[in-house]
Amino acid sequence: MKNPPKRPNPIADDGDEFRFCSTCAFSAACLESGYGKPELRELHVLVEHIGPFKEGEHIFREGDEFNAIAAVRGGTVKTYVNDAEGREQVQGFFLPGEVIGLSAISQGRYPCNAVALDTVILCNFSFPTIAALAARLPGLQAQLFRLLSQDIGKAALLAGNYSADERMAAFLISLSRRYAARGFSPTRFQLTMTRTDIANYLRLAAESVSRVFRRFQDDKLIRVDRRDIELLDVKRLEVLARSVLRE
Amino acid sequence: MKNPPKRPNPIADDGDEFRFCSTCAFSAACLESGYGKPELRELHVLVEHIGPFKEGEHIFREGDEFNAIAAVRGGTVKTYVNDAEGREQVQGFFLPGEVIGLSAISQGRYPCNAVALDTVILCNFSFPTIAALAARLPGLQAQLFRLLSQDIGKAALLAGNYSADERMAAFLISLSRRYAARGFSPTRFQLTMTRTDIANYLRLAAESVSRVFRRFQDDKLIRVDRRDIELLDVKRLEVLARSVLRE
DNA sequence: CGCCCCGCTTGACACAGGTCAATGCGAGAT
DNA sequence: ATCTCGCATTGACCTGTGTCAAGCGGGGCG
Repeated sequence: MKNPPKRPNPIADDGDEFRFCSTCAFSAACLESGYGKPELRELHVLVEHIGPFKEGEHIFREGDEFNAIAAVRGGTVKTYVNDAEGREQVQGFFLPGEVIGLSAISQGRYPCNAVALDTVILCNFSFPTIAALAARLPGLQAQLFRLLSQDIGKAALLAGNYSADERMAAFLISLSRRYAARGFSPTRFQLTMTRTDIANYLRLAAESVSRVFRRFQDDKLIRVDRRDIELLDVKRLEVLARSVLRE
Repeated sequence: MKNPPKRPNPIADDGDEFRFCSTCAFSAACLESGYGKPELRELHVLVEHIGPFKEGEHIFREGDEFNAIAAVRGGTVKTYVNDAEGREQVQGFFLPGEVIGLSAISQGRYPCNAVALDTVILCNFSFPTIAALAARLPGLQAQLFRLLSQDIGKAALLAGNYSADERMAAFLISLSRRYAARGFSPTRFQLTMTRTDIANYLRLAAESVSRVFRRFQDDKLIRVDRRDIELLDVKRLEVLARSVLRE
């Protein structure tokens, strides 16, 4: 089984003036409230590309001071906390175009750790300035509310007491759709996280993740080899994921 | 076992001018950003007391148009959705002083149902006007962000794969603290929800809720008779809840 | 007053998934 | 090439909790 060809990120787009990163979800807000308006130039010059972070390198840690929202430009970020027994609870995986650090808005400090799963590049937006700007741009304020709300919705994926199969199917369908939204293949991609990461995210044992993968493969739902995965029967996966994704 | 004496809500405070409801969490924001400023009068006149809703009466339903944030002034509200199999998934219980409907901010429609568990009175805040006002009052905007963020945190309680005991302990400690914050006894209160409601919230079977109550009572952690509950050993309950509440 | 219904409790049993242990295997280091 | 380490797989077993079924009791209504 060969890896799918690596393709350049079709949305990220570096060299344009103002160092404006069109990957970022915020760009949508900017465009909505009128791309090109003079005020928006202020936002553009705030954008700062940081990284690359190497695999395993931390982007921020729990308790760090929060001063910027970041959009993932390339790579995958995992956020997690350690519970009282020291076990890692993965809160989410963030693909290119997705925004991390929103949940820190209220406290002023990050409530979780963020670590790079591969080579990661970010766009940073200074938060104080964004907040001030949001006061003047209703579209941006609405977009901030929307992003925060989405975070709440995502947490619900983990809330229900679903079976291992349902959780895994929902996880795969979610990845598929998010990759598709960024122009990648929705049926074949690399899992950038370990089995243990997936297990910690889905609240399963790593062994269970392995077993579900095997069962799904025996049932011709997927084909998986190490980190390379292909969704063979998206329809049936969606049926399995239906109750988790609430459709 | 007698019911604890009913005391008047020590925070709710009706008859003052502008129909301003000091129970509401928003009042905190108003006060922060300067109670008495001329702009705030606009907020005050927006407040509308609605209800009472009778036990079992719906406040809003999934898909209803969202136009107002509501703070609970009296009674308890349960929010829930029905999953693909038609089972009720309780998302939260809202006590006096807490805010419902925030998660609807982004979509313009409520993503869940809200029902009164006893006699409920609400304070309504027209959302469009609040949002417009938030643009001018940084304190209010920050408070909105804060409340939204809190919602994310609360969802995390349900996320981890905790044991029935841990979930129940965390639930009781949470209720205790929230009642305490509003001036009620933290060790003795009425459960306004059924065992089934608790089960649907904690993602357990109703029978398990019953069994955990019994075990906790045998261990002298609580004393419970129908809806009347007394926390006998808060310390040990907190130890049990520790990993869930992440302290 | 007595009926019924619904919420609650209790017991017996089954099974999904966790835990423990052993092994496989690929990638990077030497 | 070989060693080694960490991730992954597989099997055997066990336990927590769901499910099913039966029974209890209080409150509302006729």
